[in-house]
Amino acid sequence: MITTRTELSLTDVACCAPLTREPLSAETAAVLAQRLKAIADPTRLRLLSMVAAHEGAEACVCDLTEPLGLTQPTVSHHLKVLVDAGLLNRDKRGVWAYFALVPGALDSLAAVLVSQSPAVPMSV
Amino acid sequence: MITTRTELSLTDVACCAPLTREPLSAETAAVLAQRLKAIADPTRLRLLSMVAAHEGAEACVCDLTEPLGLTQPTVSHHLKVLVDAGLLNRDKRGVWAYFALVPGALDSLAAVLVSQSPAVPMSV
DNA sequence: CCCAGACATAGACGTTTGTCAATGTTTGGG
DNA sequence: CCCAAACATTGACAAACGTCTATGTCTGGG
Repeated sequence: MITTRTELSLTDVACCAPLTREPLSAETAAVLAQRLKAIADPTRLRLLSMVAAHEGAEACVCDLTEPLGLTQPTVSHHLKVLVDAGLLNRDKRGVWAYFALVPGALDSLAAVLVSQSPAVPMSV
Repeated sequence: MITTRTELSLTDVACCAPLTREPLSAETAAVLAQRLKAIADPTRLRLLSMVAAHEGAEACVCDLTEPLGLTQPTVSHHLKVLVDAGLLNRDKRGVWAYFALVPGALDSLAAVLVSQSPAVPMSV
């Protein structure tokens, strides 16, 4: 029950294989699809934007449950998906768990989709 | 030339609501998630790249079935998803159906994910 | 006029996914 | 030392999804 990260890192995919340049291998496509699946959900998109827009650019579960109208376990589940996908960082301080965007993660995901590869990629 | 699209156009979402700026509404998140779901599949990612990389930047179903190792109905199904999402154009010429990328569609999808809204998007 | 080929559609089936209720785990305070 | 609060985990269930087989639809050629 390892919710492991993928073998291929995101930068491996992002910096070398623009989607429209050449046919994707089955493996590369699988890695990319797994990343995109993490984003391709209304609740998780809202979570990402709520965390980013929250004061201090971080938020705990209790901040997110009520505005979404979902139960705490459901919110925790989605947050775990986003953390496993490398999009959110989890920082436990005391009883609270604070989540924040991983800098550049969304940008490098987006970089795979654009036609021309970015001149200076995000060297985080 | 309108293929059944979602109510909110992509540009509506892309140009005005960067993901990290403010919390997404449930409606906006649903529209965005639907678009991303179309991409968040290994087969469809490979289809997009194969179409883009094919000579003439277009391909028919018969070009795509064998390299994917999937049946023709399955490939047709995925292509329909991509057309409905506004990512592929379908052009039937004679017995063949040729698919090509909708110019700028992937780019505007990617634009929603990046932190800063694109001032002048393309001209590097 | 009919046949073959390219593609779409319909139906079926196993797998994955999003959600919840119930329960476990950890932390700080009295 | 134990309780309450915040969060994670488990198990269950309906809905959505990806794939297949079978069949329908359209086009060009003989």
